[in-house]
Amino acid sequence: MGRSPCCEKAHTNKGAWTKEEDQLLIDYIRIHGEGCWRSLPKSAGLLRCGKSCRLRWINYLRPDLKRGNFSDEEDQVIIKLHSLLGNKWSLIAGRLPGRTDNEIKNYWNTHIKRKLLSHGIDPQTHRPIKDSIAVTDPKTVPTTVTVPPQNGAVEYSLNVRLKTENSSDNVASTSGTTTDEDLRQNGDIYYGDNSGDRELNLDLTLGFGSTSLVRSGPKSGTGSSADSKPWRDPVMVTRLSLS
DNA sequence: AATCATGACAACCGCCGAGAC
DNA sequence: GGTCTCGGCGGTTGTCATGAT
Repeated sequence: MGRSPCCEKAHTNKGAWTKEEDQLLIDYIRIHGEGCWRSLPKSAGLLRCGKSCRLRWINYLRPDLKRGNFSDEEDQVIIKLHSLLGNKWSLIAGRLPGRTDNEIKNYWNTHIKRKLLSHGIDPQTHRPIKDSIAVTDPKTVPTTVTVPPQNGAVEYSLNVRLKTENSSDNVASTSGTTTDEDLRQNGDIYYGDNSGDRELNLDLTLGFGSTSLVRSGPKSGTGSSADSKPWRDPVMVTRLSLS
């Protein structure tokens, strides 16, 4: 069978921690060290859930925490890592000594998001807002893009289904840390230069009024087989490079 | 001075993977 | 092999501080 429950919720405090509770937790961990959060509250004389104790210690009481405002350098690191890792706050925190995932997450939501938006950058895609397509589902995203007439061509609309294959899940190593090699292999997005050239794998359906054409091919590789196929109904392009 | 809106951030909730049983 | 908890994570909510009206 499994283990017993971590705590009796009916007999635990919730909400803000008091100074006395903080001191009890600090004193206990100083003597006994971290670990076994389940039994810690009782041993330390705290009426708290083990999870709550862990969170309080990790995020606010640890002696190695760096409190105070984020520096510009830290800002840049967070933005850069977020462009690569997405909302993997623990991984981002792992590369910012003294900062916690919760702290970075809050900072992102209250400061950096707004900062990027004010610069016309989509905080989710890290691309200029005019080029961004809102992504609600990381795997399949139905959306519609209208393309204005160019060079006398007939105006048409694109019904686009995006399937992102290179998700952030395979970015981190299994140890839970991200190495410089990881960063190199998975590509960086930089602001202000062209080194962030990135390719997205897409299923692209083009609709021409009530009819549509199709072109299909493998999802990976060079797409050469797709290039050799004629357009037919409906249009399917399997690899599209955005820059 | 009172009220409301907004920002900042601490804390909770629910989910998931790994491991214990 | 199935069930269950633990530890950890990301998303969300609650609460307090501050500024605007």
